[in-house]
Amino acid sequence: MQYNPQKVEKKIQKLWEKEKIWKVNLSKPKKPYYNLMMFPYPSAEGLHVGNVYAFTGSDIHGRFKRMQGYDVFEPMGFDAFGIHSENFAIKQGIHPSILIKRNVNNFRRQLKRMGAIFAWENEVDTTHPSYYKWTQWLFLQLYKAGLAYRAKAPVDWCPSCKTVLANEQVINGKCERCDTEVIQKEMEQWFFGITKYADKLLKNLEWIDWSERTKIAQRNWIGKSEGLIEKWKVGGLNLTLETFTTWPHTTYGATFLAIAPEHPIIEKLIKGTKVEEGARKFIEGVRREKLKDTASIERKKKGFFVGWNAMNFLTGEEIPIYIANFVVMGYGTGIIKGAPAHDQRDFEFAKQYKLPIILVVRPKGNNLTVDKLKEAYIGPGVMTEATGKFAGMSDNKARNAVAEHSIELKHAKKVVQYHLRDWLISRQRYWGPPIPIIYCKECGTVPVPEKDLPVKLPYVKDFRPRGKGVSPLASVPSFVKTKCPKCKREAERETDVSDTFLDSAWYFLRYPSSGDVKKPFDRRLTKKWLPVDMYIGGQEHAVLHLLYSRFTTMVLHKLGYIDFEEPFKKFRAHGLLTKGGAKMSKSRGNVVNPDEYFDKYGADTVRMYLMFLGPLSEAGDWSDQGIVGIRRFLNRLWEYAETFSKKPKTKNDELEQIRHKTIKKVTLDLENLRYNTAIAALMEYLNAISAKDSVLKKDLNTLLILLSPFAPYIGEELWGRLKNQGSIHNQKWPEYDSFLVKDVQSRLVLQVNGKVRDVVEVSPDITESEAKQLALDSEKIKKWVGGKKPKRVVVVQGRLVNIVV
RNA sequence: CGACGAGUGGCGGAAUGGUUUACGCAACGGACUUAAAAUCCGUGACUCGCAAGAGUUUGUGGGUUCGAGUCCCACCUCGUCGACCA
Repeated sequence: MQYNPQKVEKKIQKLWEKEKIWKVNLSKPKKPYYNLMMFPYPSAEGLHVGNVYAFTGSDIHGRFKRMQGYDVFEPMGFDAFGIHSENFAIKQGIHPSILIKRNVNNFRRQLKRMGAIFAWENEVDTTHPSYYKWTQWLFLQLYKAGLAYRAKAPVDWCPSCKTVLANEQVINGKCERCDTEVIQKEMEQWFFGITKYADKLLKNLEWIDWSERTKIAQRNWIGKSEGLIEKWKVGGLNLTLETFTTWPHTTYGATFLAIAPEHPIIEKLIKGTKVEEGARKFIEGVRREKLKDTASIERKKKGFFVGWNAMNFLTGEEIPIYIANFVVMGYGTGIIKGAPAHDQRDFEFAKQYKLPIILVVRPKGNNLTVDKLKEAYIGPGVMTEATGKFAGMSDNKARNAVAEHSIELKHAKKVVQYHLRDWLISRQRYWGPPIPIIYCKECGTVPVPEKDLPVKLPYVKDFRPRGKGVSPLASVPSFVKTKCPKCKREAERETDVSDTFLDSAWYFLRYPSSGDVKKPFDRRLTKKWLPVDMYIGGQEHAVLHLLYSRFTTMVLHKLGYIDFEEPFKKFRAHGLLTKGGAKMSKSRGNVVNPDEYFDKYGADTVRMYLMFLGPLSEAGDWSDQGIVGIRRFLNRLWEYAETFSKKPKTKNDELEQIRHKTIKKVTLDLENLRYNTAIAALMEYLNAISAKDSVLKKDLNTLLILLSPFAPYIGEELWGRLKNQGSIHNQKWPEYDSFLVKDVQSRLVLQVNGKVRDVVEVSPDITESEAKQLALDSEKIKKWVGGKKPKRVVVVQGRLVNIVV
């Protein structure tokens, strides 16, 4: 019979389902191993090869661990709330609740086809009330802990779609859907105080076992910098402006202050003054310009003098206060001191407005002066005569010394600044879990009592965003009108829903307890299974999802619900699968649907092909080019196994060694997620087996076992055809004999002056002097040495001799 | 502009500081076939040479080393992410 993947896969799937082969005893595991992968968002297009790539990489790991004797829990679920689904639903004119059900079913079908060991009994769907009840519960815990608060914040607004957009929906300052320029609006929003955990989030990175580049990305995102808040008195007003700096010593050269156009303090400076109108015009102009080209940093530096001066507390000079287009509201205090000689932006600004430039640091042994300055000097050096008693000190020392001085003057304090901002979780949208808050005229903001959860998302026929900056839920009176839980009087519900990232920030806690209706997660089960042993996922979630998950875990730990601080013991980022060298995306039209390839080649081939492209951490480029190579390999294996019973069976020492070497290679490669080279080793092993006239059944069985994590269907089928008992997936992972793995013969490379001149076969245990002698005796070497006396002979045990003449 | 990653045959990629190109794809030659597909066997960078052989070659240029694809410095190109972060 010929290898027919469709038939084999169908048959084996039935077998697995009937025998419930992947079932783990969640309450009584012997060696629990939680193997997690990032659950997909079930798009209407269906499973993406990128998903298949990631899940295969993770599933191979799970299967490998399972065969090593672990009780592997490998759950799967659907991250189905969110703006993506909602937008698609709007486009299609189908209600998201219907659409999502359909998509989920399609995804489940495709995922089953992939042949992974998913624990479907523990499937999770974030849009189901039994799930989001606990997402709301989580919100309440954060609220109680003082970590959820409401504040005014600028949001992106699309005037054409009349809706608030998520940050991810704003592409180059334009609406993702209609290409209209977005504008900023100030609105009341709910935030989570993630910045309170900035330090812990940073510190724990030191010990968690994660891909280095993911840790670097988080470190950069958290962006800790230590510096100084400096205070500047505004002359003529009872007002102090605060700036943040990491270069306190350049304050001697500060010749202006600049405020971000969005800064609320501007009101106090301009209200009722004769520049008020001009200032407002300027701010409006900047806003408009920003919308035009958010991507450009070449934008001309522009400012508006507010009519007030501040005093430089180090020099006593009066310096002007500007509103400036290049100052960012979201970082530091939103106000900066301008030290033009030592910051390129400040330099350009000063030139533009003919402000004084004072040199504070000069390169050592150089007589640099201001008039020679073509651009800001940011290199090291010594303090100049402009810095009073600090003149002559190195800039490095002066940094601290001047800071201390400013602190003594009571004009500064040390602060730690983070790039990380609090997590904005409000969405004025429909498709998400309602935020469980009630507003009462008497009692104010009241959280929904836990016993009243879930706050069900009502069915709204017209679920499109409304355009007044409120969620569609606001137009459902039966939802909005409620009773205050405290005073029982008329009250109104919060109509915003929460960010999708909140759904995924705790799903790993839900999986083991997915059926529990009384609590979000069972303490006993959680203790057994968490934290997650291995999490494999995309680098694109390096900051958002992974950071949020760590944050919620830390909070739950602090509140005493769980006894660990970090959710994922091990995290490995896989690479990005591209097509034609570019990221697959709907807009590029280069998304590959795996169904076609499942049909044509079979799931085993698709799995192996994807893994063969390159190391999991690097991914690769999808093309149909090489996929036949894998299919041919599986065909050859099939054919070989079919005729195997007729072949003579005798032990072969050489093959036995190859077997042990292959076990070693594949085992190590699996441990390091180097699946591409493991597959190469399996191919070499099959080549070696088929070259022999006589092979033991053990040789072939070993190949099947080693192959089975990669190609589970054909592995199972051939295992049965060879009349082996039970499922191949219940076999023990083979071990290698470290004695047998050793080579009897090894190649000794002989070099003269670093160039290879001869290669000889030797025993790997050859001594240094033997190797040296062998090299000197070689005719080829003699020719190159030419009778000269070697200056030096380098010997690498059993590998190489290099003669230097 | 910045952070991170990557540049090795025609292509995807192998390679504890020690024979560059494992494994696979494509190509070419052959076998089988009426023929094709499939399958099997074989060939494999460049330059010089009839050959034996010699030389060159891991984006570019330097450096460290007996020896560099691998380590260090500078530059170029591509990819991902972030945008004036004081």
